[in-house]
Amino acid sequence: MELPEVEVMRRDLEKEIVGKRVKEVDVRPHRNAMRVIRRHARRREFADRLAGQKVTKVERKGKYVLMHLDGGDVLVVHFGMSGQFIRGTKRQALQQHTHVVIEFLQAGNLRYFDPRTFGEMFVTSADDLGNVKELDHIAIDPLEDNFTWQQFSYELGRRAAKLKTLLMDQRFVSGLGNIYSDEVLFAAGLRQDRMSDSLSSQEVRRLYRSMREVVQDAIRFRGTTLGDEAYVDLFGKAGEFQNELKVYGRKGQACRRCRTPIDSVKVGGRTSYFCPQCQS
DNA sequence: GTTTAACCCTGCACGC
DNA sequence: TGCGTGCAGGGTTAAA
Repeated sequence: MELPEVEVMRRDLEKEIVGKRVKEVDVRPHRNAMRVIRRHARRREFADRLAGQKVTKVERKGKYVLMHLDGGDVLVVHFGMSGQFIRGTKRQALQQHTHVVIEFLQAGNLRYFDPRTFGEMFVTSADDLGNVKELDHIAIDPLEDNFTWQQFSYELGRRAAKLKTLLMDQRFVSGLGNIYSDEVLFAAGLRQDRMSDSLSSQEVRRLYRSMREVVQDAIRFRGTTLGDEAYVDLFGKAGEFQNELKVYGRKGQACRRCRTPIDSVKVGGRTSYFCPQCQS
């Protein structure tokens, strides 16, 4: 799940659970459930700490969701690649790979399920949020107001790395993963292996603009739901952006712009899709 | 400083 | 049909 999906989830959560009070938390009794709350030594410690607190707001930082609670704690969630929340009720059976169920006083619950358990969640106090190393390293994201092209240009020039690698580096710019970094590079007309310090100022501006446009478009389409990713929103509904993808997953298919077959290469261990004609 | 590979995990597509 | 293999992905970590 990348920025657009996380942001859609954040907006859904904001509507659905702000103002609700946690009744009880069930960390399921299988091994992978403990993997999800891996920072906590015991199920009880995690569950008891959340119980009784009311959700006051839901924030996003990069690909992390932060649920603020009125007891002074924050539930921090990262979805990894296959994690997500689904809204449910107590009567509905839990689907496979459900690891945590948060029951609310006001009826209805929130299920966290994650087949590959690359995601995680943990509780920390709001005061200690600044000491969470991973969050501290999260760079600005393309949607933030103070994400300016001047600053972006300066940071690009300071590094000597392939564009694909930098766009996916959460310390450089947050929110982009494998799908959207490829889509951004196509929109900007730049190859994934171009070095960051080789761009003209016109190319920098194109890249900057593409980041914002692609991310905003993807949110408007409520995210990308691809076959085995099977991302759906809080209410189980699929996104629509997979129909808008220009290069990701389209190897061998004709480029939507110039009809040249889309190609792919490995960059930093990840498959990167691109149009050999449109990107240079 | 940057790059590569391995690791965590499950599900699915593939070839035999 | 059924099995093994490889790949997918986000992020961290160790080694090159």
